[in-house]
Amino acid sequence: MDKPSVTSADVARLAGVSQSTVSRSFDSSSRISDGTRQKVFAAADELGYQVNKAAQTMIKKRSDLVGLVTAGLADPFRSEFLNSLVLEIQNNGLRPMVIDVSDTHTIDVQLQSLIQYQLSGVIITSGTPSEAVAKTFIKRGTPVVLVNRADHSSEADIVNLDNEKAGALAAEALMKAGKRKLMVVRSKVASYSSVKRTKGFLDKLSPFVKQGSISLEEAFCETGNYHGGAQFGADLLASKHYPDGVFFCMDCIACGFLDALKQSNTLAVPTDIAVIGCDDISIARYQSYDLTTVRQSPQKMAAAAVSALQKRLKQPNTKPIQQKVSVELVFRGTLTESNTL
Amino acid sequence: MDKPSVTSADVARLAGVSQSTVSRSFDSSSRISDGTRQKVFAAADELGYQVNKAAQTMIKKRSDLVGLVTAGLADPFRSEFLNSLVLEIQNNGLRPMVIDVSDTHTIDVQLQSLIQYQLSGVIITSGTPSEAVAKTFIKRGTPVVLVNRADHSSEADIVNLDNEKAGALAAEALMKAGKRKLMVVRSKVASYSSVKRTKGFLDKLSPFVKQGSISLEEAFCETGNYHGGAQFGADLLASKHYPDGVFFCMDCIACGFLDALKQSNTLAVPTDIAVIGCDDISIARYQSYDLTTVRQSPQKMAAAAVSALQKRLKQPNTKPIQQKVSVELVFRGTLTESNTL
DNA sequence: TTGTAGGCGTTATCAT
DNA sequence: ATGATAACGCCTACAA
Repeated sequence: MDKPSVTSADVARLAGVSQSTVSRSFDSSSRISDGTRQKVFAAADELGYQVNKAAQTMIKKRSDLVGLVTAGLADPFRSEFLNSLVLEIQNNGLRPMVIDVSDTHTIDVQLQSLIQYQLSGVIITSGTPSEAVAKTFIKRGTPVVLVNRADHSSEADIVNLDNEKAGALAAEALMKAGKRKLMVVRSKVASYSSVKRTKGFLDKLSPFVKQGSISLEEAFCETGNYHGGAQFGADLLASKHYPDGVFFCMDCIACGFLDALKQSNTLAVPTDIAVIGCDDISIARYQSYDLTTVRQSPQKMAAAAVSALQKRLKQPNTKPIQQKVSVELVFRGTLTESNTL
Repeated sequence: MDKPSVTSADVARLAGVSQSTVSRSFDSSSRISDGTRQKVFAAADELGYQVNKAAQTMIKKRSDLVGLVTAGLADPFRSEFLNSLVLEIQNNGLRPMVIDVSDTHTIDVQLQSLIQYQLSGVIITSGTPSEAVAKTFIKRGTPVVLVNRADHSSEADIVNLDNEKAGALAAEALMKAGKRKLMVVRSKVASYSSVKRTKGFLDKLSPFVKQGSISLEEAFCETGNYHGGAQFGADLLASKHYPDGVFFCMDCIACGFLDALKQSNTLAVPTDIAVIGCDDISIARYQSYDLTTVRQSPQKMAAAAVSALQKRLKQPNTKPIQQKVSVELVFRGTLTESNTL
């Protein structure tokens, strides 16, 4: 059943040229006479020839694979982001290989083994590799791009959302709406993004807290998803100690919280309590939530990550680039713009 | 900056053995004396040696990459399914390469180009390749697994959800609940799954329709997502011609529909109108929707797809396998089990 | 512009 | 059990 695959030598024979001419015909930067190239393409078409990437990789010491390191793909924002990354990688003539590191303590071992693939780069969206492992790649000439992982690293390029700005925008909007008993909520398990968003929120408000014009509380939910938010909401209602404005570091948590409120019917949104989320996942637009949120663009994040990777491939020795992607506040039902006027 | 990568020859030199011994040491099926293997591993560790997959692929004529063909990854069910597939592939010692074919009319060209990668297999979850292209792979010894694409194909292995059973279960439940004016809704753009689910629903009910004991209507929404469902709901309410039980071929459409109902407050769920979805995406469990639905297990689907692929790799010449994965009805708020007693 | 020839790092075959 | 050697298919000097 196994048909021997057709090689450039086969094409060469049929086209009546040398094997190297065939090879060159498929390299757009090689100068080949028009006639020859035509002949070669015709022969290649006839035989159904496709370049063997493995052989190509051996010579060039680089495959066209990009490692996409993530912990799961089903989380709402994550799936949107990975979707954008896959498209962006594909549009750059590269191929995404997905590596799931949900088992986060094995990340270094898993990354090490990626050396086998002569990757064109690694984009890390979950987990943080040790400096040593990151260096292994960079020394080999394999770009490493960290997305929302840290502020600076000795060697890797970095793309971060403007997380602090996100927190600050939420804080501002709640202030303008006249809310005075504020709260910021993130998952107990700290992520870089959540910590930064929280910090942005707190920093923006700290002068007012000092003045005593507002009260401010930092709170945590058990898990960074819908159910964590729902649980958090139920607990808060039970405590009978309510804020009048809350910023959630992730939309999905905010949605869970809103559902908890809805069920108890104790507090009206946004009059009694305003809610702001972060990310603008598609669920935030659902009528049941209609969540005011700080939007980030997965497309912009993906484009920034891939372009950082490409730049590094072209100029391996320039110093690491650190980039911040902008955010914007989107008003919906859980804090309307008119509230803030 | 580019450090020359360490090869098995380097390891051999350090370990004081031949290069082939190093190669064999990393092949568990090769018999090597314990002492030698220890030496080799020690040397490999010291140098940070990793097998070069490109070279390996050249010889074996097969990489450990599995092509995962999909149209987008952000749709709720799709992201859960791909998540399971990625994990399953990884746990089988393979690597997932994602190919986005949102641009569905280019699928044949895109698939052809995958020949370049000497894949261990291709799992197609979106789009349907032409017979000719599928054959190209299979002739090469590259397994092709179609997931929810068709009933039979000349050569490829097939994994389908038991889509008809899904429709039938929904129909039964609505009948038992005493609903008599039934409707089934799917996206205007037909997908294999939706068509089969609809068929299962209609077939189950057709005897009763003939008897005249129930009325049954087939309807379509513009898009196969939340917004399609919301739009559909608004239109239905405007028409003032209401069914008392509806089966949606996808959960996300059902959620949009429920939100439209909620907004108008005309019909109570499930008393005036019962709603059943399909897939059991995580949103179906959200309190705002609490959707009764026909559950499918992405894990089971993924396991079936990958195991079909593995079997085919081991036994290339057995005839195509076709497999159906079971479904189960999950009662929640939009049609409670007590309704059906 | 085109052809010739060497080598990329591995596995597999054949000796030993 | 281990070592030597020949592929695998391509790219890239170098030569013509």
